[in-house]
Amino acid sequence: MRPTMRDVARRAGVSLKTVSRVVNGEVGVRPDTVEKVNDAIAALGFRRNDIARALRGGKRTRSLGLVIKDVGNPFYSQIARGVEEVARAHDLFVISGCSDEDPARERHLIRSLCERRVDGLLVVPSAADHRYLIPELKMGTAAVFMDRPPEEAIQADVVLIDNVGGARAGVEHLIAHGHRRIACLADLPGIFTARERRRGYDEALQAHGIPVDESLVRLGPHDVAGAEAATAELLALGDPPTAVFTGNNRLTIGALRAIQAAGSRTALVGFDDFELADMLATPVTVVAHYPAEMGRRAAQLLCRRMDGEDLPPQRVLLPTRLIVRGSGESPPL
Amino acid sequence: MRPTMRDVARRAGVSLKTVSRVVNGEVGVRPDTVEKVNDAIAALGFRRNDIARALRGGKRTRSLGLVIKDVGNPFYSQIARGVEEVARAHDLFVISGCSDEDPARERHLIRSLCERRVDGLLVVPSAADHRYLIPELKMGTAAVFMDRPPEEAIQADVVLIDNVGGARAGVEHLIAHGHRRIACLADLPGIFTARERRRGYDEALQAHGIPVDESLVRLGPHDVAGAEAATAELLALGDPPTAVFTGNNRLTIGALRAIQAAGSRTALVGFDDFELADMLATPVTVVAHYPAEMGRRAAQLLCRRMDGEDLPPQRVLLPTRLIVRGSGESPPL
DNA sequence: TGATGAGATGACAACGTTGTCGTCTTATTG
DNA sequence: CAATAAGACGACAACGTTGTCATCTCATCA
Repeated sequence: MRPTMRDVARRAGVSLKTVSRVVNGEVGVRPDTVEKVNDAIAALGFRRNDIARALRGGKRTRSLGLVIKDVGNPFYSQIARGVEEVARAHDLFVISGCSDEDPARERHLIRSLCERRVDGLLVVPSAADHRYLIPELKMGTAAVFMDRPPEEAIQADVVLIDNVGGARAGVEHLIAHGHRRIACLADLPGIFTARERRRGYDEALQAHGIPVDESLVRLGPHDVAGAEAATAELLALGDPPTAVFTGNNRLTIGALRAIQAAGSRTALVGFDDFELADMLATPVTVVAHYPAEMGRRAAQLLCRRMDGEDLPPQRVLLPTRLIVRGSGESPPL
Repeated sequence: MRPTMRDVARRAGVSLKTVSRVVNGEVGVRPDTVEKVNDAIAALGFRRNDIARALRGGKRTRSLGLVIKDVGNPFYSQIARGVEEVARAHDLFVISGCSDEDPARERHLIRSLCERRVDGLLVVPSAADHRYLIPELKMGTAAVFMDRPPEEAIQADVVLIDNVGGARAGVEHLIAHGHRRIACLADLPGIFTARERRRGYDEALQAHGIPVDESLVRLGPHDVAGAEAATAELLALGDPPTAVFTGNNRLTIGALRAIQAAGSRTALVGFDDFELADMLATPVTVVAHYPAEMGRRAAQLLCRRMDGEDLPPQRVLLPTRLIVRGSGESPPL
């Protein structure tokens, strides 16, 4: 098996503790002793066991747990990337798991991560109820939530996108270009971000004295095909909308398909930027946000908590940016 | 701090070992004792410490290390996804790190992961020289490489995409549509996959008796802008190519931009599928492959190694698939 | 009734490291 | 030259768990 400090000590003819001192670069070891020990380390291929180290030492495992829906999804992998950057700067490892939107799995993951004694937890919550986390938080595991807030009862930091403000800005952009009949494709109303973006849509209309016409609002389409069908339906209305606001990039793509298929010039602004949005037949105007930044901010907050800082629970709202590319600027017919 | 089994034992009025038995669901504990212990566990919010468990127990940490270039990049995040699936099935955690193509960082990561005593290592190598890994492998850390093979000297499993075969199939598709002057945009020749795909291009031409015209081959463009410039240059030749084969999706997008800008009808087949390839003004014919599958296969191999299976080093080649969408089927002018 | 054995439980060591403290050697000082 | 201090190093315990083995309590049976 792997050699231990004891093996190194034996080979170097010194005590276990002296090996420990050399390995950790502590002062107070004679240079020739250091050399003897280093030779033995090299000869045996010794690697310090961080497991034992974490157990004995101050009980920091220098790791943090990341629970997201799916690393394979660009949104979450960008978050992971942001987290990784901060973790690296703090010399922490990231242990990640995918919940696949399954509350039971999320709970299992968090529990397992706590058993591993991660120093902190970063969670994009999918479960509705997070009270099971309260004991863990009480026990001192720091936690920060991302993208969606947890249960009311949970006292923890949250980093969110400014969904309402971003959606509002996107719809106001359409209004500024003369649109009054603006459709809205929102995702399932059970989804926090879908609700918030829909709220931004309502606010924009109200702010400009345009009544919300519920026949132009479609809650529910959840994938490209659903959005395509819903948009086709809208375009086939007797008095069709002149513009569409879509609540996420899947819906944007579906709407785009329907608009292209209908040969229509309906304007479109979508929430979420996506790769190649500028390369499409009609470049798409979007409300962009920065998931990597969300990961970074959340990880930074977590690190402050882990360092024992004791501020009240923070709620960070990350700004969005409207990227004008063409699809959102065509005037109403 | 967090309660230990000792604390639970004290509260339940039993011995430490009995708590251990209950926590691990061992047989031979009276039901009423089990209940007492479980009550104490619930009251104290006890969580077994997996760090201590790993140290004492058979020295399995039930974790594996994943070293990739960048989780934020869809190719790698798909790999990570595949790995995660297999890890989950084996009740393992994934500890991942990004090398950012920096050999020093890669080495540091691998070293740190070994110090954490991960049970196995999955690596997309960026360093040229991996001999530093030999001691770790000798010490029994299983390792599987992905996407690019390691140093000759390393005896380890590798899972690769069939780069040569895929590129060859893509170029043969163009030949089958009547093209003879086919340009090739390859990435930097220092990159393994770029070399291999270029080789597939050569093989396809040779197999059909078409001499390789080096003036149509561009090694070096590494990003969208570079590919766009290189393609523009090719299209401006006195005798321009009638088709282009691109070695990865960044190059495909760059070439596409140049072709669109020039208003040309040059045919295009690209290696790597990408989201929305079917939504572009000209849907792009691609040689697709499946990074998640690569992650899965590699992780499966690793698990077999970790279970002590002792086969000779494996070399798995994953098939590609040509997806016909339009850009690769226009005839030569 | 005493031997037998099964079942339940506990004492103790060990995993590999680091913190504490003690010991020994050597240089410094009055 | 003796006293002292500083420097180098080692012995030992502890971190929280599990494996090994010993002990104790009963019910069973000859």
